[in-house]
Amino acid sequence: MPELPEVETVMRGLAAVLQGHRITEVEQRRAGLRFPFPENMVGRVEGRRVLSFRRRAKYMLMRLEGGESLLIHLGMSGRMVAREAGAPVIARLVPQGAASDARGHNAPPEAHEHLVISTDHGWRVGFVDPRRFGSVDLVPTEAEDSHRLLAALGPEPLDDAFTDAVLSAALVGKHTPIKAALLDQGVVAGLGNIYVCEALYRAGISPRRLAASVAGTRAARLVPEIKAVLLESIGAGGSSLRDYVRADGELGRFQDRFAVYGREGQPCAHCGTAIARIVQAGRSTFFCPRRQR
DNA sequence: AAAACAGCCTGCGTGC
DNA sequence: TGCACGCAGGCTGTTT
Repeated sequence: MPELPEVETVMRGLAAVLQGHRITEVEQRRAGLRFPFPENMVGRVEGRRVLSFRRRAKYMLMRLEGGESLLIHLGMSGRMVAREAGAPVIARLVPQGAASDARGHNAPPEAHEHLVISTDHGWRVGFVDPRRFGSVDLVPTEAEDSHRLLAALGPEPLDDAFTDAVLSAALVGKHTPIKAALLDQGVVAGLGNIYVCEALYRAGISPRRLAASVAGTRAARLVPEIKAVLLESIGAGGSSLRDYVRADGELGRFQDRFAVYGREGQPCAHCGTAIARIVQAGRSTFFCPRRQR
């Protein structure tokens, strides 16, 4: 799920469950995901109270007592599964051998649950990530933005500081399609394949157009549409926040409102032209060839 | 220097 | 039913 609106939704759900509570136990079920987990993560997190949360691009930062923040990225397939102790365990078969970790715990109720945090108010939050493209690290809270994964990120699209002038400046001289430029987290941070497609559709800009040619008047059309689609999606995810604590991890309803993403061959809502699918930089792009120029 | 690409992983849907 | 294949919402090196 994880583009900016999904990460924002997950983070709000995590805050609702964890903020103000103490982490009593961390179960680490493998050595790492995309990168190795930080050294002595269990010892550095256990016993700490959760102070606050912050999102930067598609990263979540969980501020802990003691001056460190847990930095979490959901990758392509990451989910957070929260449940109260005593809540019914979802029956699910897991391979033998995945059944226990070094500290003698029982089989995970979820496959691919690599990390489980338990709290002093009886909740358990699991990081489930089948493809293991996610990442977890610890960073000093006062230096969060200096972390190597955050240092090169561009502006937050929902900040007032993200203006058409700022976007234009980032696009000037870029000889790559606008689709690829918007996926570049150094240009603007937090957009992924879906919201880039949706924002370009709303702004009537062809995904094939050279990024440099979007600087100026087209950027002035694009920036409000980026903000609008993200806010609408956060709103749709937020409306199902309570679902977040369900073990099925279901989130959000915005997928019902995609105008182009995943709609190849279906009519454009505005002109009836069939939505096209092309591949750019190895990723699917969906757009209306008539409306987007 | 910027832009394109391979690679990391598993799961799901499709077509044979 | 089984199998091969293509595809998936991301990002980081490495190569061009």
